Amino acid sequence: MTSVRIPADWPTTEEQARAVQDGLRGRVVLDEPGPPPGTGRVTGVDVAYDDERDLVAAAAVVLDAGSLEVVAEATAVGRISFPYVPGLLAFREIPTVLAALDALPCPPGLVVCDGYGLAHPRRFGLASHLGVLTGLPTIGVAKNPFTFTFTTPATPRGSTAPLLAGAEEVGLALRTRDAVKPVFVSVGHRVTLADARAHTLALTPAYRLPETTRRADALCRRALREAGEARDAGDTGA
DNA sequence: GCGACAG
DNA sequence: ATCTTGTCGC
Repeated sequence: MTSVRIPADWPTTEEQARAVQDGLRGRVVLDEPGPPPGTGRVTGVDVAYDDERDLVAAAAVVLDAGSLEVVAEATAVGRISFPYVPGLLAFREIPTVLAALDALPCPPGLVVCDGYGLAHPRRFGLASHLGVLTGLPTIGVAKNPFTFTFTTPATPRGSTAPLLAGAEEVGLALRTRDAVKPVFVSVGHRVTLADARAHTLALTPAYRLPETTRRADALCRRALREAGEARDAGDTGA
């Protein structure tokens, strides 16, 4: 339903990967309003790893943006194809994420990623990369500030503080719960930062993290566990 | 050179 | 990401 081939020039080395980011960065669209928060569908994607078995599992969970009810979900399992390198997370996660999105029975709508978009050493993080490859509107919601700096937002839910790369504002530290550690929101593709903030708040009625990432996280972990068990049981899949 | 570093 | 028990509190 979101069939996108992995580009033929998918990198093998860190140097190639950085070159790919520099080459695609210009394709990010930052001046579109994106889908109205609270309407349509919102999809969470996440990935889990089993280094021992060289397994990676991705999940995509589609929610109704208004009710936050699960509309559809899909998973994909593969082999780990790229190491974790700060700044190059997309190359580790995107292949399997694309497979999971492709397995969905319906369009994803806005995609919420675990990690960053614009807030990235070369301004082209996972959320931006996934957006450019699929054409879908994307945002990134990360759990920690990575290399960026911020001042503590006020206590109430909804409070923000700029997320800074030096003097450049690359995203927001956003409180999604009163007095609870903030999350870090950045634009991915075809969504404004103000809307990324609104979407994140609409997705956090009860917990610090968006329902999309909570659902996707639980699902990819389960898919990983089941894939590992199947392998241990001698399941060749044939 | 050293340390830090989304997941 | 992942390894991991109990524990304090709403």
